Amino acid sequence: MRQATIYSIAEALGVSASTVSRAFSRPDLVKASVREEVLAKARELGYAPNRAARGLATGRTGLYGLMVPDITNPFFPPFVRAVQLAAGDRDTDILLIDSERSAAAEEDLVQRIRPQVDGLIVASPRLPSGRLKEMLAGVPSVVVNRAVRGLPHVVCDNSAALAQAADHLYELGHRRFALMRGPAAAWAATRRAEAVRGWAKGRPDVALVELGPFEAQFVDGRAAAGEIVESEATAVLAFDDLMAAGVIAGLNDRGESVPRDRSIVGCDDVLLARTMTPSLTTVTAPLTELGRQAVELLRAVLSGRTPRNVTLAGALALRGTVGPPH
Amino acid sequence: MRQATIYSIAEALGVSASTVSRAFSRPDLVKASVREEVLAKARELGYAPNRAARGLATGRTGLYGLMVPDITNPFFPPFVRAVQLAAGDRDTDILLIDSERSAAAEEDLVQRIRPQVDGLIVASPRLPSGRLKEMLAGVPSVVVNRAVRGLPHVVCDNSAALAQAADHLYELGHRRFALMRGPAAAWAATRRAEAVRGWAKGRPDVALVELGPFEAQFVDGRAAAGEIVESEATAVLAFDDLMAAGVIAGLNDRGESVPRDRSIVGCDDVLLARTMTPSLTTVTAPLTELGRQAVELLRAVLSGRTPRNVTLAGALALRGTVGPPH
DNA sequence: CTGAAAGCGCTAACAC
DNA sequence: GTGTTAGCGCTTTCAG
Repeated sequence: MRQATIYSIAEALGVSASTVSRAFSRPDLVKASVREEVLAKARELGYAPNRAARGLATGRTGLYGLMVPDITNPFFPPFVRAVQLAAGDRDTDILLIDSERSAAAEEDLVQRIRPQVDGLIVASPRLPSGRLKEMLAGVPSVVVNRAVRGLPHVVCDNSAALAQAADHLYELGHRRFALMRGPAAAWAATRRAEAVRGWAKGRPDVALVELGPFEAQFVDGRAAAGEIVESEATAVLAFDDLMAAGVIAGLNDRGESVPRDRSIVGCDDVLLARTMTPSLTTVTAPLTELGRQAVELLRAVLSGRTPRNVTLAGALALRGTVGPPH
Repeated sequence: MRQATIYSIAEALGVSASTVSRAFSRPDLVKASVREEVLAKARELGYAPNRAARGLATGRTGLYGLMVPDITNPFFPPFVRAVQLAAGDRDTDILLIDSERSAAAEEDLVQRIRPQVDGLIVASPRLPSGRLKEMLAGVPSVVVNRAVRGLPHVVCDNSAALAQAADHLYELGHRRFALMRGPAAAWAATRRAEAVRGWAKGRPDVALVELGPFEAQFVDGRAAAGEIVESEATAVLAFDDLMAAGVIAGLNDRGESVPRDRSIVGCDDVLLARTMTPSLTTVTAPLTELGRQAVELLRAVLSGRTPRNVTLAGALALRGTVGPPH
């Protein structure tokens, strides 16, 4: 005996399939008593509507595609969770696509899942924005953590918090800063670098050494420790927490200790920033809110409302990896 | 102008829709020259098959449901990625469900997505196995990291590696051990506890203090540091890496340093175990292989082959958080 | 090798 | 309020 359908319910109850259908999708159109019966029988038979069929008939699938470059990057899980939570409120499920950090794959992927989803939430830090726009042309979609003109987006602006972090270090007495840049093609990396540069520009007594660009992985940070030491910077602003953790490990390899010998600031406030000892001073990204807003924005796009881009601000989280210069 | 369908292609080419359909699903049944034309036109029009429609016709949706209790737990992202990679090889996408650690939600969720997926891969550490079995009755599914009789499963057996870890500590001179147990309802927690108990039983000169059960979160580990100190154990076997990281933080709060004052071993080898300084001695779970095997097993279930349960062994990763007793 | 036609489960006019 | 009908995009007999 197979999955129940509206027909099996209709038959069992001696009503028409439409009535059963309506009992679910437009309950107000069905007499209360009948509706009750239908719902009861549905439960009894373990019926759940077939979204695929519904999708065919209505043109909406009840699925959002969520594309991330690397679910393994601790930045994304909280975001994914927030998206799925927000979508779930409206009875929508999430098709997760990990694009494996390959730009080429992304374009195929979008093409492939296009017909199965109502819309797309896309985190694609590296794809050139021209290609991103082509790829998403005609697809209801929202871009995350990257401002692309002409594409609805939700981004996190860390500039102010980053400047605050730098101020804090400055007040502690630091004058020589290293900026560890993230991937050259990444929008957020550019933004963050600009924020730090902008901050330094106003202060003639500050020296800013730029390092990188780096692939923003732990190993890259670790490998870069040598450059940090050579730079003689006493304070380091890393592109993200992963890099920051790497730098700390690398410095430790060389016998240094953080924050005793050098101060480190990360960015994003991912889980590992909070679980390391000492915990990492960093800029928190409101990932949960980011996810919610992304869903909200996609909903706006889908319903034809004019989407309003969203900018959320990061906040400085003072923790254990900064101190006065050695 | 909307999504291309087999009809738009058929019309453009003056062939029938069946031919177009076959060009994709049974290419061998179509004359090569025609097939080429169809494929070319499809590319030109940006055609991608509508899985929902195909699913309606064939009964298979090309979607696996993947249910995890908490995507935010660093154990899962690498697993999710492996699953999606393995599934993608066979042109199958992943419907991700984060059950939010609520058992009640899980049962509804399964019911709800049942019609949209070909099968389910389920990580549900806490649901009583009776209910798990009911929930999954009649649903092609694979259970992860939990052995349930009568349900196909892939698990990771850390017993040997845990014993090895204990041996290693023993050889370093430790005689008083603390075992921090994981959630009472979690299968893996029971298994791991048994492994450690079994190891200790053979050694009369070893004292084993059991702590917990704990919710396996960072904060729980941190809060438990007091108990650790009271226990006077010099070596700690934590349920998982998150707890281990918490313990280290908690000990640090009390002025202790790891591994100088106490040795800590985690379990799972999640990202944060590798990125902390010093890096965490732990038992690595072959998450990637686990994901692949889960997909493989589900495929077996779906094709009616008799599924062979899979057990993968963890391996001890000696790193920076163990040393001789103080 | 190709076309016609029926049907997957559901919804949405349109009657009654 | 409820039933009838057509059709969403695709696959799959069955003919030819």
